[in-house]
Amino acid sequence: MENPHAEHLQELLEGLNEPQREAVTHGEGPLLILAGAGSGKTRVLTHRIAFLVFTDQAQAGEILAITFTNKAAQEMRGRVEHLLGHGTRGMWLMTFHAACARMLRADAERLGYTRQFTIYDQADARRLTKRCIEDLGVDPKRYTPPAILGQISAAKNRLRDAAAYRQQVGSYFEQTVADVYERYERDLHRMNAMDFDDLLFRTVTMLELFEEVRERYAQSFRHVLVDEYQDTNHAQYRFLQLLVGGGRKAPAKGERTSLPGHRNLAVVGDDSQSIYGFRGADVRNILDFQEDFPDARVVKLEQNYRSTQTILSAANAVIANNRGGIAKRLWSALGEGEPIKVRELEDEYSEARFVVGEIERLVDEGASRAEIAVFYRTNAMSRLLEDTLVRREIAYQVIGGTKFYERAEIKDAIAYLSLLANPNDVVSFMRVVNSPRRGIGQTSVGKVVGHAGTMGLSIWEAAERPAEVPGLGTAAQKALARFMDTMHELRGRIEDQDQPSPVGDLLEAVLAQTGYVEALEAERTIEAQGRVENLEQLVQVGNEFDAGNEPSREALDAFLQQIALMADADSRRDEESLVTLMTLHNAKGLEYPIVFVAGCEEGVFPHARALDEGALEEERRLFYVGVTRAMRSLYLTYARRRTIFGAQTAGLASRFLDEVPAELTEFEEQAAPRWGGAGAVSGGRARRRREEDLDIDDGAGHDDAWDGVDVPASAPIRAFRRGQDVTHPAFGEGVVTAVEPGGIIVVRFAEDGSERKLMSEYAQMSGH
DNA sequence: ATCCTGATTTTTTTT
DNA sequence: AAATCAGGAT
Repeated sequence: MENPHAEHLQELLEGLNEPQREAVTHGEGPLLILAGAGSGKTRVLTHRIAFLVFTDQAQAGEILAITFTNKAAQEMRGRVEHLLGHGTRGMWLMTFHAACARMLRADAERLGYTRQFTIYDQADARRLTKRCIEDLGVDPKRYTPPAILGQISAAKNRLRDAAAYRQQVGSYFEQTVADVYERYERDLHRMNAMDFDDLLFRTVTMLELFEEVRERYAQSFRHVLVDEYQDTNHAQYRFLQLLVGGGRKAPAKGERTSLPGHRNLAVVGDDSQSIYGFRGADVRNILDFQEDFPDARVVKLEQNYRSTQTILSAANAVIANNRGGIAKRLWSALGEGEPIKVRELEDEYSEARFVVGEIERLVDEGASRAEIAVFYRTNAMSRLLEDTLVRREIAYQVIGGTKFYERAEIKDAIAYLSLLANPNDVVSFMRVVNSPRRGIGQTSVGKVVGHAGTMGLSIWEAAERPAEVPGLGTAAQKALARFMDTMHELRGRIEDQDQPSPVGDLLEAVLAQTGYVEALEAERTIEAQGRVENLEQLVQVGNEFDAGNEPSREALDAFLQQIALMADADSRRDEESLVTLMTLHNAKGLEYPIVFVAGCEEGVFPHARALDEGALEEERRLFYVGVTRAMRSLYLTYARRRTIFGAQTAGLASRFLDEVPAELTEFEEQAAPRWGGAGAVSGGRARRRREEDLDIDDGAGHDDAWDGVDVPASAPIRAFRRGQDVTHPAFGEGVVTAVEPGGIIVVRFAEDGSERKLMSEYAQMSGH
C-alpha cells in the first residue's frame, strides 16, 4: 500500500468487529448505520472520521460531523484527535444548532439580520410570544403562550412560515396561532433575533434562496456524518439534503424532489431510541433512509459491549411491544449477570430512602459513586432524591433541572451583554432596564418599547432619547437617561478599536457599573450571596473563554452564541466521584455500571400526558433507553403512593414493569404499612424505623427521612417555626425566617442583619 | 413604582 | 409543594 498512513490504518481497524469495520471503511455514497444501544457507535463514527482523513478521502476541513449535544461533540473531537494524533483544525464537529448559527453568522445580511443577531432561548421566546398574544388582544388565559409557541415551533420544524401556516388553519385556535406567528416573526426579525428553531429554519431558507451559498458548503463538506439520526426533524433532514444532495421520493409540496450532490452522508441511529417526537423529531427520517437513498449501504451493529445479557433481554422484551421499527437482535458476550431488581415501596419517601440506602451499601462494598446513576421521568422528581442524598452526605450532581444558564442572575448578565452587542434586542432590554431596580416600571418600559416600534427605531435609539418618548414621566426619563449613560460607557469598551475589552473584563464592568452586584449584596441574604457567587462563576467562564480567544467585537458575539447554545448536559463531569441524577431524556448516549430508574408507575412513567397524546410507544422507547444505560446492575422502583401537585395519588406499577420477563427480575415489595411508620422489607435487611412520631419542623412537611442523622443527645430536637425568636451562642439574637427541608433553618440575626442557614440539630440554638 | 398577598396553575421530556 | 401571576395596598 502506498498510503503513508498505512500503519495508522492497520491500527485503526484493529479491534473492530465485522460490521463496525464495514461502516468505518465504507467509501463514497450514502451509509446507514443502525446502531443498537451500546454497540459502539461513537467508536464507529470517530474511527470513520479518522479513516476518511488517513485515506485522503477528506481533509479535516471537508468533514461535517453533527452530534446531539455539545458535550458529545467535544468528546468526539477529543477521540478523533487521539486517533489522528494531531488536531482537528477546520473540522466542523458540532451540533446542528451550532453549525447553523455559524453559517448564519457568515451570511446573516442576506436574510436581513446583522451578524450580531441574538439567539433567544425558550424562556425568551415564551415571553415574546406572550407579548404578541397580548398585543393582539387575545386572552392569554384561553390560549397560553406555551401552547401557541409549541404550534409555532412545530410549524418551523416542518419549515412552514407564518403564511404557509395560515393557509392550512382549520380551527379558531389555529387561526389565532397564525396571527400570533405572523407578529412573533415580525418582532423577532425587527429585534435582529432568532429562536432555536429559526437557526435551522433560516439556514435552510438561506441555502435554498442562495444557490452560491449552498454550493459553497455542499462542495466544502465532502463528507457529512450525523449521530442520533433518529432524533432529527424535518428541518434538519432538509438541511442535510441541501448539503449532500439526494432526497425524498415523495417530497412535500413545493420541495424539489431531489438535489444534485455527492451524497456522502453517513448517519448513525437507532429507531428504538427515538425519544424526541414531542419536539418535532421524525422517526421516519431513519426508517425511510433506504427509500431516500435506494443505493445506501446499510450496516447493523447488534453486538452490545455494554450490558449483561439479562439487561439486554429485558430491553428487547420491552421494546418488542412496539409496532413497526427495524428488527434488531442485540446480544452480549458479557454473560448473564445479576437479575434486575424490581422494588415496590410505600411512597416516594421510602423510594428515595431505598435508593439512597442502596447507594450507600454499594459504595460501602467498594463501588465508586461515579459508577452510579439515578434516572427519573421528570425533573421535579430530583428534589426528594437530592434531599435524601444530602442527609446521607453522598456527593452527587444533577444534570438538567434549573440550569446554570437559566438562573435569573445569569440571564440578566447575559442580557446586558446581548443588548450591548445587539441594540435591537428588545427582550434583553426589557429584562435588564429595571434590574437592579431603577424606578423604570412596566408602564414606562411599555412606552419606550411602543415608541421604538411606531418610530421604527431600535430599542437602543429610543432609549437614548427619553424626552422624545410620549407620555414618559420625568422621573422615568431621568432614570432611563442614567441607565443609558452606563450602557454607553460599557459599549465604549467593546467598540474601542485599539483595545477591545475581553469578555471577562466586560462582564465584570457590567456587573459593577450597573450596580447589579451591589444591589444583590445589599440584600444580605444567603440567596443573594449565592447569586453573586454564580455571577463570579460566570465571569470565570468569560475569563476562560478569553484565554482561547483574542479580545474583539467578534469574540463577544461568539461568546454569546456559545452560551446560548449551551445545554446542561454539557456540564456533566465524569472524573469526580459523584452520583449522577438526571431525567431519562438526558441519559441518552450515556452508560453507568449501576442504574436506578425511579418512579416506574402508571401516570408517571409512562407519563399521563404522554398517554393523552398517544405517545405510549415513545414512552416505551424512553424506558428502553433507560434500561440499556445499565452495564451490570439495574434497579426499577415504584411507589404505591406519591404526592403529585400536592395531592396524594395512588400508584400502580408501570406497565413497562409487566413487560419485563419475570424470570429476569428479583421482586421485593415493601410490607404493608403499620400504623406510625413502615419500613420492613420482606426478605431484605431490616430497615431503620421511620421516626414519624418526632414532630420536627413546621409545615415543610413529611420530614420523615431523619433516620440516619445522628442527633447529639444533648441537643433536644425541637420544631422551629417561621417567625420564632431564637438565640445563637455566637451570632446572638435572631428570628427564624424560613424552615427548609433537611432540618435547615434560616435565621436573620439582629446583630448585623445577616441571614444564615443553620442545621437546626447542630446549632446550639435556644428558642424563646 | 413597588410590595404584599391570595389565587391559580403547573410538571414531560430539550437543542 | 412550588412558582408564577393578578390585584390591591402602600
